[in-house]
Amino acid sequence: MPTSSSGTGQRPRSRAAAGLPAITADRIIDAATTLTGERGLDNWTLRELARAVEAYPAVIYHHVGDRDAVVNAVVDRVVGLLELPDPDLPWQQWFTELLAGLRAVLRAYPGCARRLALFGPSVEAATRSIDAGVRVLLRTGFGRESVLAYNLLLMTACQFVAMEDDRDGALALRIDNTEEYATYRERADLPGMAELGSAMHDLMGDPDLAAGYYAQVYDYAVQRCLDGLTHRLAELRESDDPGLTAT
Amino acid sequence: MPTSSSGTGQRPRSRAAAGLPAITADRIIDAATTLTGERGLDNWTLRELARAVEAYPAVIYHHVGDRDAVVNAVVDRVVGLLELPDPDLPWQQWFTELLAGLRAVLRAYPGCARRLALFGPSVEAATRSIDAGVRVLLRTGFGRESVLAYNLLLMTACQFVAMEDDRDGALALRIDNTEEYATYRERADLPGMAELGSAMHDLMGDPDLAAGYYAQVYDYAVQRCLDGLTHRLAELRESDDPGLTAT
DNA sequence: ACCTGAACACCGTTCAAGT
DNA sequence: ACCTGAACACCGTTCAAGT
Repeated sequence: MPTSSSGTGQRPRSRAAAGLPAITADRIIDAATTLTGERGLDNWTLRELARAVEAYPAVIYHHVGDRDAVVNAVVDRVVGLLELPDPDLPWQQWFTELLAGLRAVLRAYPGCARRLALFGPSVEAATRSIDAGVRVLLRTGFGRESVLAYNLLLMTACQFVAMEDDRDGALALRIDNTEEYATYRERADLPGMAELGSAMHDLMGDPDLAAGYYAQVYDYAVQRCLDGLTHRLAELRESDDPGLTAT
Repeated sequence: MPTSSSGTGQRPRSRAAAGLPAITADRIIDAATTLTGERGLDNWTLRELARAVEAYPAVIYHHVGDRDAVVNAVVDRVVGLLELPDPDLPWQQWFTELLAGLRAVLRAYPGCARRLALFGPSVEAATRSIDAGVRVLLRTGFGRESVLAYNLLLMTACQFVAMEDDRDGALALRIDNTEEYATYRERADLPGMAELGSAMHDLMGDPDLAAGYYAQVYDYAVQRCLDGLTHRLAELRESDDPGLTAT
């Protein structure tokens, strides 16, 4: 039994009316979104969600569906939080702002980034941002490659946020390779590994550096993608042959 | 009981010697790798793995460890299959070849790409390719950014392979949004979505195009990253200030 | 229509006991 | 040291029965 609020139970009508608010799909998704914000998308069970809304697991099925349906609803809700930049911005700046906002939103709901990177959002939730983003690229001159370029930017962004999310999870579990990598920093026989080891060592020594590290990695990735697309745009304009065929 | 081969049972010594080969960590990881190749890293259970080597689940724990330990061993083995290009190749070509090989290897063992994108390989398994890759970038002139650039390339590659893997899984489950997106292709009010819809529609109409689609998306992503890094390299050479600080 | 309460068929993991 | 066999504490999901 879901822990009842132990009311006096004078109500003769339906059980749920005994002081408990009505259970709706919306309320369930609210609770699931809250749980996701607190522990991440993969770190709550349907049974815990049911407990959170003071209901039985079967009630979740009745109102929303199986776990996957709940998760999809949560991801859609999170995607809905994303704000779109001013459409009149230059395209690089438009995407820089979009992706900065995306990181902020996704980081607040761990696990959503991974889900988005792998499956994408539902068509309905995605429409707003896809339309805006592809429109910016079309207007810029990416032609038939606009969709490809949009996907590259969004997926790269989601991927790097997913890495951050999982990194937090790994840190919580005390599985952190940083120290092990750092031991390689004097290995003259492996100069590549030594470079990595030295970077990891710097990171370990400076908490401020470590705090901003992932933001920097994210910005680096986004910036390199934008640079690569800028280069491609010049190629497209030169050849005057927009489209996928001329890769 | 693991389905015994129902031998005559004349052997007096240990149970395992009744016609069954000795169980070793190596044999377990072999079996796990085979299962992964057949169904993907997330689509077998420890109990199935135990059955595959005709042993009890506890035997897996005894020789290898928990499920995570087995999975890590499988991923390490898959990473070991990767061949490194000739170190004298120009850097872009070196990475183009590396990442083409990476896609081939990872696609043969679904689920490994995602794991790699999120956690990276174990330090030991990674050493070979990290050292070679970072060395190429150092020699090219990326200086302190070599590690960042290496990670960008490898993570982008893994991410796109992971998307392919999961796409296959989703197709098996008949959750495919392509058709839904295609319905937007005449929506003049949503020109961005219409562009996407039209791309999806083309894909649905031409099986050959669809077959090569993900390879193309992968190559596009890799190429844009390389272009972006080439651009960055020029900036670094101009400023003559190698390092992370000048982002 | 909505909720209850129990059940089903799994899962990863642990452990005392055997040899 | 290695294996057995059973158990534990979960999980998502289903379903007949209640109101």
